[in-house]
Amino acid sequence: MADDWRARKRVRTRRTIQEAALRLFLDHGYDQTTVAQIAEAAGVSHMTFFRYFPTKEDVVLDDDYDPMIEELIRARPATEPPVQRVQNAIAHGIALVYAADREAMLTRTRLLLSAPALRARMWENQAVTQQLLERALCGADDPARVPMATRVTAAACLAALTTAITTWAEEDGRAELPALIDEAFTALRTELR
Amino acid sequence: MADDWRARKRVRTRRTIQEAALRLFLDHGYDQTTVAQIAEAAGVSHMTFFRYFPTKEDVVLDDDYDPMIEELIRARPATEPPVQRVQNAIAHGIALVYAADREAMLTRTRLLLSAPALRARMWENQAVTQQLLERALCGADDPARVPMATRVTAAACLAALTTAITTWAEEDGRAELPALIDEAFTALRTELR
DNA sequence: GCTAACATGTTAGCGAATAACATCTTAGGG
DNA sequence: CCCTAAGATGTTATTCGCTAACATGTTAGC
Repeated sequence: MADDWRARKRVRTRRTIQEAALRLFLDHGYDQTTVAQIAEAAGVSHMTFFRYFPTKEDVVLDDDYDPMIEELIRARPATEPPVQRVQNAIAHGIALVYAADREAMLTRTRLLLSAPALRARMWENQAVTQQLLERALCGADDPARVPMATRVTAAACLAALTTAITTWAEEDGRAELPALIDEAFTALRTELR
Repeated sequence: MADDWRARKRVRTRRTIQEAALRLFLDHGYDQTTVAQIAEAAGVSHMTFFRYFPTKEDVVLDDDYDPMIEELIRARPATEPPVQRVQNAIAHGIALVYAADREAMLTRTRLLLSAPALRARMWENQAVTQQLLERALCGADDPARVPMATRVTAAACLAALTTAITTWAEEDGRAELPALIDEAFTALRTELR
């Protein structure tokens, strides 16, 4: 019936740790902040920290966009050409959260780009997202034998998306992310001959 | 006149460390090998190791392809469309070393893909290569204001190259890398609408 | 041969991450 | 209602990557 209490407390503790960590990272920098400091600020021991986040990087990298992306792509008609399909899916997804989360996204992205350790892990995560994209595009047929064309398409789409996000954060959000994403994907479809 | 002795010894020590490290990595795995073990196998102290390689990862990641790539791209006529230009440059460069280094490249790539820490750093390095590509493509004008189209093109080309290399290593070199690269770039130019 | 530059080793220490063990709390059956 | 099993947390110790400080030895050029 109810580990409801357990579950809720777990969620709360997790959020407490994450918020303490982000505040410290933003105030003093990622490398300058120690796990012990985060734990203390959150009122837990450093072991509890690692029970909730396997590594220091995960506090920042933890997001659940991947399932959302997969969902959005499958929702688009398979008749659209692949790149267009991915572009539409992402544009649609961004529209859902951008207005509400713009500032948080920008802050988080800037933080992500500020520390080499975080950037490295970010790319590593991208590789996972790419596999997801490949599966979504070729219809989840065989996990191993994805055709080269699909792999390249997925990689290129992700490259476009990342370029847009990076540009957005680098110029401190002066432009609007949806517009940049549109620009990047358009470039992908037109500029590549 | 001559720190020739110094310089030569430095090069030799560096190579000794690197060879010891690679052998240990291949025999026992990257994560299972300790810097202390590498140092001992190379007959130096762990401090000497870090004087030659800033991190454990650098022993594997150390390569000097970047300047070569830049050179090769600039050597191609600027009249070629960007993607074609990059493809030609890389195809040309690969042809120079592939026959001689095939096995070493394959081994190294497999190692690179085997450990998460190495993969992460590999992506991080790619970001540097991408900036280089951007400069080479837009003529090294302004370092900050690279147009979006160029950024996307550079990112997409690198994505294609990486896809080819990854595929090559994943199927244990059964296919030939130059053919895979050609296939990937062709997909980039045709499949993307 | 003497001195300055450089390469190396020794030791100590920090921080991330893991393991072993103890403690305390809540859940749920008897 | 109590008692036990499961789960969450804390304490301590240890490993490993990495840095700093200092000492030592070795080569180069006067």
